[in-house]
Amino acid sequence: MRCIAGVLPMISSSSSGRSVRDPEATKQQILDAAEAEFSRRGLQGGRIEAIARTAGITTAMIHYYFENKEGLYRSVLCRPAQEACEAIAPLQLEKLPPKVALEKFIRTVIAYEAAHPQRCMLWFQEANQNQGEYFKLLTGHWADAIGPLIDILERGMAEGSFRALDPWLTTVHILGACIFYFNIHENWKHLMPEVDRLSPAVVEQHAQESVRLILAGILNHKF
Amino acid sequence: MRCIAGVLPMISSSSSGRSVRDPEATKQQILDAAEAEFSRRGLQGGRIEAIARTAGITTAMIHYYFENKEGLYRSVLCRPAQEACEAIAPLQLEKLPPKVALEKFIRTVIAYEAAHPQRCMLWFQEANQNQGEYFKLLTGHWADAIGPLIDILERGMAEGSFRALDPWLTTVHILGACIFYFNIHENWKHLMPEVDRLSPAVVEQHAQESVRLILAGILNHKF
DNA sequence: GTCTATAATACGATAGAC
DNA sequence: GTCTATCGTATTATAGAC
Repeated sequence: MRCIAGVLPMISSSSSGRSVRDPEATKQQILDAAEAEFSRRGLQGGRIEAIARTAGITTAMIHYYFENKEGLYRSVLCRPAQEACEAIAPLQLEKLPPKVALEKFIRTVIAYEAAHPQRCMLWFQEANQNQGEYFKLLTGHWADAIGPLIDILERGMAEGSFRALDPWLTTVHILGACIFYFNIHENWKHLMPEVDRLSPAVVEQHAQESVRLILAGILNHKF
Repeated sequence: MRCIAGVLPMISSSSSGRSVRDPEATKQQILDAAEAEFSRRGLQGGRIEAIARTAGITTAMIHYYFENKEGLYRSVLCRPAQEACEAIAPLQLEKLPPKVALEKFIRTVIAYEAAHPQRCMLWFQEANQNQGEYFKLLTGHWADAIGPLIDILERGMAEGSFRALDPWLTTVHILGACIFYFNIHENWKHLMPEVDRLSPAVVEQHAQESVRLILAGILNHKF
């Protein structure tokens, strides 16, 4: 008998009177809590005790499943990298015209960020605290996630629908335009308290304006 | 007799044989070290001991000058907010044609980021760790720094040289395209180890491509 | 103004009961 | 598999000498 994820993990006590849990569910709960904590505070700043409290278990369990703080961190980083690949790959962007593929990529990135608004901070924490030492182990996944965008830009230039541009720099500019919005959200809500920048309607506005800006900035107007 | 900032702060011992220092210089050294530390690790993750070591003084001095960790953090946040204003205001962007002013703004932002590559992390740390609780105290400064860009976009639309766009969203998109480059640097160096993304030549490439993308994305092509 | 020494606490990790 | 209790260390902060 397994717990359903999302409900309280306690199972009624066994005949011995001791409460028991589903190990796989516990592991996932720890990972979820750790992702939030490490996103907020990074590897050094993250508190094992805080993760345990959020996950509803004790610090001893974390050491039982992940050996130590660093092992847990490594496991936390792995999941989003895989999910990013899994979000991009099934789109089969290589089979679409560059312009269509680009818009689809942009909307997928923004939807991913909207679904995990603070997950990107994981990578900024990693970059700034550890100079990407743990990120380094995942370069393969990220190359897979970003490669399709490079490919789109090169195909667009080749067929003449995109103007001449540097694919790598343009990739960074596109991602920046899409993602920065979510990074600054918690600060900017104090600049413009009346707008809920994470509401679906406002995120959709962000997506539309992003697509418009990037397409206008990249399309070859002589074409 | 004062120390010159940047050289070793020790002054030859006085007649009593006790080494002395310039209090103002000490304070600045603490602020510099603290900015680096808090940028890397945020308020909670930052270590007073690490700041003291970098500044070349003891932890006792930090408490002497800034009362406690939180007081030091508050002082650290204040300086970049002021400097951002001081970088933008003298450009007198309101007196330039929108297109010229926009390019100047973009290049100023990128130059500022290149000069302080990890300073932007201060704000991300603040956003994610503290939900902008300390940022809130500085909204005035940031409104002053960003206001000119909003103004440029609105003037451009009014005179018809810019297409119809949302000034606030476009501001975020522009900043994202300019700044994201520096945020991901430490991770992406592992994706493309052969390129030194902080070298002046590559930063200039980034600036050129940014200007090109943003201007092309914003200009009214019917104009 | 700056240091050394230390008190007080917070945190990561482990042992051992159940 | 999960908990309670605890050890050892790292960290913030302070007291007091110079």
